Amino acid sequence: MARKTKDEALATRSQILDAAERVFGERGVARTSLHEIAESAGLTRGAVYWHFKDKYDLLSALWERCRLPLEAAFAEIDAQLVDDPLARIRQKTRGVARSIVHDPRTRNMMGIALLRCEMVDEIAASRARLVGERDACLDKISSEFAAAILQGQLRKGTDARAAAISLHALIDGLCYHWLLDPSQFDFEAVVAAATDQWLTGLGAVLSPGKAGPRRPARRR
Amino acid sequence: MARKTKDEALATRSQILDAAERVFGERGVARTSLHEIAESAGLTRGAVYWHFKDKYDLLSALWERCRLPLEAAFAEIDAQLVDDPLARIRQKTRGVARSIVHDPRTRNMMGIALLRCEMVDEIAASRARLVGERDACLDKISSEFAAAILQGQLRKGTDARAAAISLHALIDGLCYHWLLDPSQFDFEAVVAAATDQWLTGLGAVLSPGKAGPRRPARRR
DNA sequence: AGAGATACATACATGCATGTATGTTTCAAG
DNA sequence: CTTGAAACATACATGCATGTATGTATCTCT
Repeated sequence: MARKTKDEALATRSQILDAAERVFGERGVARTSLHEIAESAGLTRGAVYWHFKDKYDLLSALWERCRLPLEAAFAEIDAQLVDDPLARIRQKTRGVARSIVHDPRTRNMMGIALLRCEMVDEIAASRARLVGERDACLDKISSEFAAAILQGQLRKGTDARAAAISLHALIDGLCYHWLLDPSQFDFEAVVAAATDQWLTGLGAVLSPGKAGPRRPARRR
Repeated sequence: MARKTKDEALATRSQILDAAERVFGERGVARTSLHEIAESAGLTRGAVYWHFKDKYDLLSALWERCRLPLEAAFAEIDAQLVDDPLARIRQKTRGVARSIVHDPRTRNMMGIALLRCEMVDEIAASRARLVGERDACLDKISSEFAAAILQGQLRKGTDARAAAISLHALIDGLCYHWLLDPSQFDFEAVVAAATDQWLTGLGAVLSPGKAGPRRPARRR
């Protein structure tokens, strides 16, 4: 075997990432060797070591690959619902649930992050990134809540940060349990109901059937 | 070294479990070898293999060791609040939070189960037990909710199972995030507030400062 | 068109984790 | 008091995962 064109090289890189996502999801991060990943990709360890420093570098790349579309979707929601923080919150939790249920890549990565990966020093890079994301996400939700309170969408005196932490935990917890056993409940439905339930408890008045102004249908 | 008395043997077994809890919590389950555990316990792998079949048997024993006191605490709450399902729910989430914050063993085990352990086939025994626990726990919470609805403590028409799933996820999610970074928030306070917030959203009317009839002070 | 760099595959050396087999005391039962 | 077994420690064999070094054929640039 020998040198490929740049496009082909990018394709093999993708193959490696796909294979890693598969095998990590099936056997867990720690228990999978680079040999298994290479084999599952139809390559050898040489290819893996060429494209990635080691297993944890691969993991970081995997995380990056699934982070971008999620952030784009969030940005789109931000842009479309500038003046309605409550609707933004509702749309975002629904959007995450939708992605997890319908996009295998997002679902697999969530499964890996929550269930197939030990949060220890070796994962430090990925872990720091994850914790960083989480903090950023939390700040974002907190500010949504703060804005909603300011606009009178939620009860005055509500602790925005505590409300944000709890809502975030609620969604993550539902995700964790659903990934453990997807047959137990309808993830999208429960996430939507729980979100609205939580917001209602904070004094929100929601139109029952809808989650704020309808966003345009998006093709998948 | 040679044969010890039965009590001494039980003591070394405990030493091994303590060491395993330590090292698993520090380095993750997959990355720790039985050699490290034995060394941390001041023993050799021979001792570990004498008392346990392998690493996953050890993990199961660890889980068992921390499950019992929690279940006892739950049973006590059940006994003391027979006629007040809503108070039982509030006491139990508070009790779990209290144990996690103040009892190192419970906290370490939660950390291992949620953050330091890959949920894969090799952990099948422990994992099945964990999932089983979770289902049993969920059924328990569901029936508490159902009872609360029957007694008029919650809004009629509430979906008991969905409410239970979400509350469970909420607490687990808070636990997950708090263990990831305990400096972020006051776990006990947020759990208590979030629980009450959730129940309020379901139509509960709670006396603000207290969580049902006072349980007797318990020594630690 | 030649040369160097690219994109891998192959080969090699090393180390560690596991499981088992065997040794060695000491306890405990008869 | 003897004997078998308990409660470990030690020794051994095996396999796998890792990282690197090297080979090699092809692309790409000039």
